[in-house]
Amino acid sequence: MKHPKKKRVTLQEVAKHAGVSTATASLVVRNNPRISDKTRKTVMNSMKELGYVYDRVAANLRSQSSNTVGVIITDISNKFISEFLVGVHETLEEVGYTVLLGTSFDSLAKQDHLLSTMLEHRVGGLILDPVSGSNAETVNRLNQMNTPMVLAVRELPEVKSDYVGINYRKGSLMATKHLIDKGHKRIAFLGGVRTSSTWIERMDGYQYAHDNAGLIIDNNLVVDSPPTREGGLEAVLQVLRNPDPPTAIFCFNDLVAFGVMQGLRMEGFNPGQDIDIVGFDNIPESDVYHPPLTTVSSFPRQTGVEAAKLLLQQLSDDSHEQQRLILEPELIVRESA
Amino acid sequence: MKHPKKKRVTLQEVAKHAGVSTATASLVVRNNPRISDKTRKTVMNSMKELGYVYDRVAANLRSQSSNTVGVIITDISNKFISEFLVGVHETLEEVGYTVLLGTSFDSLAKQDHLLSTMLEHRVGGLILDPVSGSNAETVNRLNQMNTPMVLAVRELPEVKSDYVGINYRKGSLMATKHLIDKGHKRIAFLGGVRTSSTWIERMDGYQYAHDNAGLIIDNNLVVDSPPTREGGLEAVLQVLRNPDPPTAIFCFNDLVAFGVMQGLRMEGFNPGQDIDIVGFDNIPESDVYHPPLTTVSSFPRQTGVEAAKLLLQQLSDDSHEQQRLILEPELIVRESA
DNA sequence: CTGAAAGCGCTTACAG
DNA sequence: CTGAAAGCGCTTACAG
Repeated sequence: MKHPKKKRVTLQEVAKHAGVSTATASLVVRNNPRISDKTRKTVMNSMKELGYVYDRVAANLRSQSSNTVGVIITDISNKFISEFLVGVHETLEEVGYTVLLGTSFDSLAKQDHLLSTMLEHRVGGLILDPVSGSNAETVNRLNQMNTPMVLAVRELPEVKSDYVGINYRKGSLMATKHLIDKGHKRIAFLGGVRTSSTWIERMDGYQYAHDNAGLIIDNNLVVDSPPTREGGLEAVLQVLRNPDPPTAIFCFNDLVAFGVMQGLRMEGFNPGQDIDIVGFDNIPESDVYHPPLTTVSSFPRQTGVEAAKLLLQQLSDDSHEQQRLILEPELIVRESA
Repeated sequence: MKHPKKKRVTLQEVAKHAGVSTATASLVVRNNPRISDKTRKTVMNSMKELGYVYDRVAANLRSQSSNTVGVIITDISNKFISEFLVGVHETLEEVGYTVLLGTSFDSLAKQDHLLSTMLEHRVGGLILDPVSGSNAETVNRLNQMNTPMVLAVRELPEVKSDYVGINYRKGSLMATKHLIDKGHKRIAFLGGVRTSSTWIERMDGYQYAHDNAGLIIDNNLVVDSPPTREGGLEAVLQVLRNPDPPTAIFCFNDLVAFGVMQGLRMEGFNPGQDIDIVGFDNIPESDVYHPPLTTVSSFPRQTGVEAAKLLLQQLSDDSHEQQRLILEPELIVRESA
């Protein structure tokens, strides 16, 4: 874990080489205007000549500041999350922050460990996409350290914090209503983890759309599963064993929808013709899938941008009021429903 | 960019609270065995009571060591890269390293800037997925700082460094040969940036397969494009305008293949029936696409794992010899060819 | 506009 | 097994 290096050139050496004091050299590296142009040039030359590299770690230690931000996510390979990260990165790097990234692989223990590590690394703030089982205690350590935090993607009950997420309920409502408007009365809801806030909110919208139309949900048509293609495949096979199968399917996300379509084909159905399908997320593949998937667009990149912006606000403003930002989704109608 | 915090509890305060010297407290946090169990417990209790958080930054500064690793990638939203990152992360976090992640968004200027930032942050080592235009100079600064580095995914000519990548040439050879064996004589090669090492190597394999079979390449059938779905779409539309169109298509990667299939459908062809398609990468979607895509599997996650391992080797072994690790791809035959 | 000295929170020899 | 003092590479008042 340790790795001593060849000695770095220090600011002191630069100062000596340039014939000024260390304090002056320090002011030069930080572009302080009260240094004369002449001195500045001399020092800059010495820096170049000696191959000086600024030691941000030492500087941050002394000035008790930080220009790193910790970001903890559950799974990079999830397309929603990786797009989210793009948004976070472009916003944070733009203003000179460096990102410490940790992946919890959906393990609470790993998440706890990463939180500790980030605090030990003196991050200026933190963006957290929490694992499902996260509780208030997990997160309170941050408040104790007085480290600004933004929660993203998944909301945590009982945790007071800035939050950026999608209006899953509304998205789910739109998707379900679209299917009802097409005349469907038996609409399955497949995939997703029943205990997660993201599932519960979708269930809410699905329920509400039914209520509005005076329709009753057949609980046999609601099957949870991991939010993956494999999960969707299993869920649809289970629901098809039903004596009275659904005529349309609302899927937890697009990956689940792909699995569902695969399962339908295996069972001899023609997705989009025999059975209508709606997904959620609008991942790039949904557009080129066969048939193109009707889905709810959920703006992962913008979610990342907003999360980063909220954090930057906290970082620059101590009297920052707690904010909750919910991005509105959009229904993208294609051929699958 | 700065954000002064509420004062942290220091090791000194812990030591005073526990009635020992700072040195002793320091040995306790680092689990040094030469501290008696009794003292250790007292100190641990004080730490808990005061809410002490270890300051790794100060520790690293003093001991001239580092437990961070910089990772610079071109684009997180690329599936190959995000899977690669998963491999890097799981390997590095396992042994206690923290990842500083930077995204160059394929810009040389941004990459240069990120390199500087990482060095300023005293990273122990670096994994770099270089942007196309990177030159030796870009990278030599690292050598000057004596910072261990591993190049990944794209190789850089004239740069001496550990490298982990895929045998693109072999993969391309297998894909092309598969099409030739199926009786095709006019095989297009679509997509990818002509100047990138990854394109050149694929071209090489494509060429070699033709040579072996005594076939001649029609240069009108070789169309480059961005390595995206949109790129594939445009490339296939262009190649179809050919008076003598291809009977099979080898695509730069799976995304390109998806765009190609979309274009074929637009033009009234039935991909996998009228025209055979082979992709490259074996992204998860290739399996569930319709028709399922014949493609070359390129093990992005393992590439990440190996890159991290090589870096760890360098970090723990000064006399480390330069290594070049090329992962062998695999042809996955599905229904599209 | 510039310099000498103290200090950020740790670790590292060196004593005992 | 434990302690007092110096130092990692910077920045920060304070003088001048």
